[in-house]
Amino acid sequence: MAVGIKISLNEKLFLRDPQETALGKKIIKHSIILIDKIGFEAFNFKKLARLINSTEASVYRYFENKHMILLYLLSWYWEWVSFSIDLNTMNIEDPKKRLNIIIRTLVSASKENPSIDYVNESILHRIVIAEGSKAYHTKEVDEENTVGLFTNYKKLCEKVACVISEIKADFPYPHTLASNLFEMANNHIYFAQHLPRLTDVHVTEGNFKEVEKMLQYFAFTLLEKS
Amino acid sequence: MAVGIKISLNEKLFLRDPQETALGKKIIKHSIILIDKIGFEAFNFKKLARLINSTEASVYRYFENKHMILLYLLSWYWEWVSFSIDLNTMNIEDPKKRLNIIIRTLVSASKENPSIDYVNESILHRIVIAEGSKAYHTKEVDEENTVGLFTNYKKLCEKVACVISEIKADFPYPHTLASNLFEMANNHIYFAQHLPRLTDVHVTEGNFKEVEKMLQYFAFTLLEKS
DNA sequence: TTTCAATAATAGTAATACTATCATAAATAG
DNA sequence: CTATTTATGATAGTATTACTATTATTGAAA
Repeated sequence: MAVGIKISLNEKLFLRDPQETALGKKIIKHSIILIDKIGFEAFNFKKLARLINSTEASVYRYFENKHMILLYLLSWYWEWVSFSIDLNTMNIEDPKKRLNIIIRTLVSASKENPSIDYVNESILHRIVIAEGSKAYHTKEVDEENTVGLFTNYKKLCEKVACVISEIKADFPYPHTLASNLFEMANNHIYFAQHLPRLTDVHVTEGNFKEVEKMLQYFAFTLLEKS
Repeated sequence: MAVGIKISLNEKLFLRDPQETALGKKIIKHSIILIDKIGFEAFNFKKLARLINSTEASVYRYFENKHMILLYLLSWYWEWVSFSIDLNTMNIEDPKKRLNIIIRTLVSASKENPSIDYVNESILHRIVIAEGSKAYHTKEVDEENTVGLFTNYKKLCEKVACVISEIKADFPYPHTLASNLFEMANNHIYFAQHLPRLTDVHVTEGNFKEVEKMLQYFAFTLLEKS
């Protein structure tokens, strides 16, 4: 994947664009590392500032608060997945093959060639899995949705829903299945690692093949056999 | 449903059993109301104490922290759903009919007769939908799982997984489907209300029929047509 | 060389998440 | 029917969090 792509994100996510300055990039890079390490609840701007030898006040010039950093990172991730899907399904006509590739990309996009030096996609993927649902489970969800802070995720679901409808035009739940594939991909990796009685799949150190297989089974059983 | 049932929960969830005292019951009752009203992030023991005319220190005698109250409420809810399922599927032999009833119970257990005066199941259901996933998306998930703080949910999934296996013994993902039905039930009510582009179902003021229908479609397509 | 924008350094405030101590009221045991 | 235990209330205090404000410094652009 080309080095130097710039992921474009809603400007309401930040106060100053972190992709434009050295400090901004350091904030992104180390917030990924720190959130992964200590969890989103324990993460704060003081600890982040200490880590990058800057100050709390400086971080606050880029992001309103830590919730906005989380939204930023998740938007970045989904935009990047979307880009990977486009790349991997380019020139592929058969919508079934495209869905197959989408599922594979969903589960293991983070193991492809990294695209940007200050974003470790593999660690970011862990954040998406462990903290992703906190993005929209807040009292501010409606206002944030109105100003477009979840647009990336919704567009990605729309893209997948279109492929689903191509496979089976009369399938009654294309968006439901699309978002569910995303949610299941994350949930069952997490369950396999932490609450194994909630799943049947197993994962080991970055090997998510069983998750991929399970998602293929669910998606294609629903689309082919009904 | 009988008034006076006592839901039995893991003793590690609390410091003093809130079901045994008047203050304890007030804590449960009003934490449900307050979390629903202001959201889990803004909820704290000072506000709760003010609401029930008690003190922060008194609330801390019942629960270690607000995370434990959340785990308590969720465990209570899942235990109560489990009880409702048992009640509603009693004497029903056909596992397909049982799964049908399970799905209906899942989606609208909270609209049955209330069982306990200090728990408003309908409000509690909203908390489960909006805050449920925060229970296990923490850095402490493994230790908490080890001491049994998620047992209720896991047992409930096991129960549903068994019914799934009865319907189709060679279905390869009974636990996956079971937990996914729970997650989807909550997610798609939430999506319909806040992020409608992530779903195809519609809900209005406590009418979750479309969600139920969608879950039936997913479950039975996977189990019958594959 | 000035000047301007970004960052650092420092300080400060209100709220949060607790812990500790002591007084008092209500239940209960002897 | 006291004596004692137990639960709760009242109050205070600490460390951390989540910010905001002010001023100084530095490094790049005009």
